[in-house]
Amino acid sequence: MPESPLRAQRRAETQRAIQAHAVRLFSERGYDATTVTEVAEAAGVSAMTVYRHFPTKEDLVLVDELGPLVAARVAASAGVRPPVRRIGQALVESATAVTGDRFLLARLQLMISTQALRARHLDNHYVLQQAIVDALGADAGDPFDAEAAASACLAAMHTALVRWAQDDGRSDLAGLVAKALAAAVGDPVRDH
Amino acid sequence: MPESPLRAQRRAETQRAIQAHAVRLFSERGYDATTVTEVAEAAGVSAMTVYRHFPTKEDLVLVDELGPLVAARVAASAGVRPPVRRIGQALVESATAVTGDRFLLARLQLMISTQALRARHLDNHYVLQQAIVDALGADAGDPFDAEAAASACLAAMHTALVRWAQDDGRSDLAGLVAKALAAAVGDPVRDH
DNA sequence: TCATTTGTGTTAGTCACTACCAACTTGGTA
DNA sequence: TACCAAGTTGGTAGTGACTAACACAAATGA
Repeated sequence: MPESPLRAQRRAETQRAIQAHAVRLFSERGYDATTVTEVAEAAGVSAMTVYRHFPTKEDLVLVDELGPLVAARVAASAGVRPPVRRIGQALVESATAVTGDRFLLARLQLMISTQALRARHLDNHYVLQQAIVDALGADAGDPFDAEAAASACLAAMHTALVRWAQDDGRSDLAGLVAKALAAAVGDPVRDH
Repeated sequence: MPESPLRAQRRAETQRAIQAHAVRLFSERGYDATTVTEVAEAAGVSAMTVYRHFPTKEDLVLVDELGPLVAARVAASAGVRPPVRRIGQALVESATAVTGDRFLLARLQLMISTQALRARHLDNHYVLQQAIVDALGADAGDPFDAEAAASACLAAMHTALVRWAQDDGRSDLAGLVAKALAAAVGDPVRDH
């Protein structure tokens, strides 16, 4: 599958256009008050095309770019001792990487204010949790303990994300994540 | 509003009948493969009646009896020192209270295996989280820290619930919750 | 007994989403 | 250049969750 470049580019363009119009309309009129047909019209395509690029309406907002970052950083931190600290450091570092992303902020604000999006977003933590457990490797002890640690760290990070979105992205995201983790699982940013 | 007893009783009966048939059918055929109309027919009512008693199909499974228990126990534990320990103790105690509830177990297994239910269930943690923060009271320090601690503890408990449901309720739920909390936020069952 | 409230059923409608089929465009090939 | 295969799109019809509006029956309170 050599993936001819012209087709891939066109596909990526329409995909981005659809998502951009969707997030804009959702932010303006509200998620529930905006139909997929309206998004399609704004993007200049048919409703069918929207569903071909995004399996559900929720997926127009829910693209997780943070997940792969976190998993990669966890895998790279094999030296650090307690799993919660490995995960915590990875989360703080990943938070730093996305600071300043206005599009992510807009989508995050939608996710927090809309029930359907909020629910699916939290469910995505499930996938990320498993990715983190896998990234921890075999030497992280009991898988159950690793799952519990990962889910707790993700929940704490989510609290920070909510606060950041409420502050309209003005506060320091990495600092918030570190503070939330400190309150939940103890001080994880203290370097070994 | 004196709530005439005969009407209240009939209402509670139909409500319970609808939910029982719903959970049974969902467990047998799968949540997505069962329509609300089928649930209504099994319960001997019309589809409209189902929607009058349960706002959405998901609510046929998602009734949170654990939430009020946890919030009450947190409020009653004003003496304990760190918030995470207050919350952790409340969660372990509440877990003990629901051990042996087969209906809860069946619903939990549905929640875990079905994406829509899983997502909504996790979103309900949001409400419970706020209830816990309120129950902690004003002396619990920074509200943000309390939110982070509560969400992390709930996430750890959820990991225990998942494991318990996978074990078909055979394992010790309170023990699992305590173990998950220990792995995530440190040992919370150690008595002060 | 009578008026009010409440529970229920019916119908028609919106919207997310799917299956199926037809048309067009692109990419490589004879 | 002509042509075939594959990918992209649009239209139509359908399912299912959910809502609104109207009518009917039963139960409550006077």
